[in-house]
Amino acid sequence: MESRQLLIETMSELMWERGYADTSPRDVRERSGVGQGSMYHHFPTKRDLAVAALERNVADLLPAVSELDGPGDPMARIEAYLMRPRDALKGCKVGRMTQDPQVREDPVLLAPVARAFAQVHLGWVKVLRAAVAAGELRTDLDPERLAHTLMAVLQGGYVLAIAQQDPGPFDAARTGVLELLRAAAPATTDDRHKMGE
Amino acid sequence: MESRQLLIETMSELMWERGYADTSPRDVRERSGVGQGSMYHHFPTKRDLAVAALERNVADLLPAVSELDGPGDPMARIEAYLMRPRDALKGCKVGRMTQDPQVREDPVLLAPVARAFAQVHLGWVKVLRAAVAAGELRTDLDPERLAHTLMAVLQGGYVLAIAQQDPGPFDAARTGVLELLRAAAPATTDDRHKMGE
DNA sequence: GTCTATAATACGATAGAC
DNA sequence: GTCTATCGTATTATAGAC
Repeated sequence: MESRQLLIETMSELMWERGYADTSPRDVRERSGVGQGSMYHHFPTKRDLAVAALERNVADLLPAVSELDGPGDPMARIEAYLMRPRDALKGCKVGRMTQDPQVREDPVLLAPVARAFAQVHLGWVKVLRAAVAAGELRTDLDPERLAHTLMAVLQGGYVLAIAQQDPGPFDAARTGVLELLRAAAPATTDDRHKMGE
Repeated sequence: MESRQLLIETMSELMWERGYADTSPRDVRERSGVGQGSMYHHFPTKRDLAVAALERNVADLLPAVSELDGPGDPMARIEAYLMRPRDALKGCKVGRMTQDPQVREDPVLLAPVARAFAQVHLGWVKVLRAAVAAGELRTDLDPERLAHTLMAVLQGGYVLAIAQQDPGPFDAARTGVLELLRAAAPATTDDRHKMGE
């Protein structure tokens, strides 16, 4: 691979593992094997390299999101996205950046994160609207709000898992919200029947 | 105030604002006004000071949690804790630590975070069980799991808010999950009546 | 307990040859 | 494009006087 691409890949990995502030140009050099001169030739500053790496990490996230808006039963798509295998202890490569003061305070670094989250939100809104339309969710639930809730469950699940060094809380959190969604299905004739009416 | 206490307070603030890795002993000295000699007299290393500051931040969180298990209607307690005023753009002083590699990789620093989250979880489990017992939540919902879900909504809400530099997503996420909880109430005679039966 | 001085190392970058 | 050498600053302390 060319140095430039290798640098971006390496920085992407390191930013996922350690964030931005705690990743030094030296770390990138050592892991990638690319020399000092090369590195500063392609990326004049650490920040420039970080921007490229961040765009890359954001791009990684989007294919999965597009499946939210794919074919099939809305509730099934919701479950598939929510329960997709994820490394709970590594966290979200994009969401992680919000906790890095040097990212949070730099509009240029924060922008890709904001854009990515806006796209994910849009994906959720679409599938939630479809679920309401399909009679799988009560019509008095607000898809816009619920979309934020579901994103938060995943992002927060990572925090809980890392705190306990155990993926359990992550899985519990997402399973729990799925149960809640199912419990919030509109009452059907069948349901009322089961209740003995 | 004495130097020792002043150092802890200052470190607590800085760890909330900037995390651990990105807070230097120098930052603490400058904000607190405590001199170099004093500082290293009371806390031989940055890590020692961080442990003290972390314990302090954890302690800050607990009074609110105890209200979860207080008197009154369970669902009302749930709403009160969930909707309690919070600075969404600052994030959680405890949850934040999970994203700092230097904290995450240090069992001593991570331990108070894990303990705090375990306590919060316990508080949630109690009130959720009470809600089920009071007929405010369906009996087929698992309080243990739901507790993780609700914690995740708050922790993840901060992530969303910081990403967008807007408290909106935080409020949407928590309002959304509250709606969901309400929608997951057991069907009552009154409900069935409203449905025209 | 607090002060000032000092130090080893890492960070983030620049210079200039090839 | 890549290499080695160098630079100024910040970090995280330590030393030793008061």
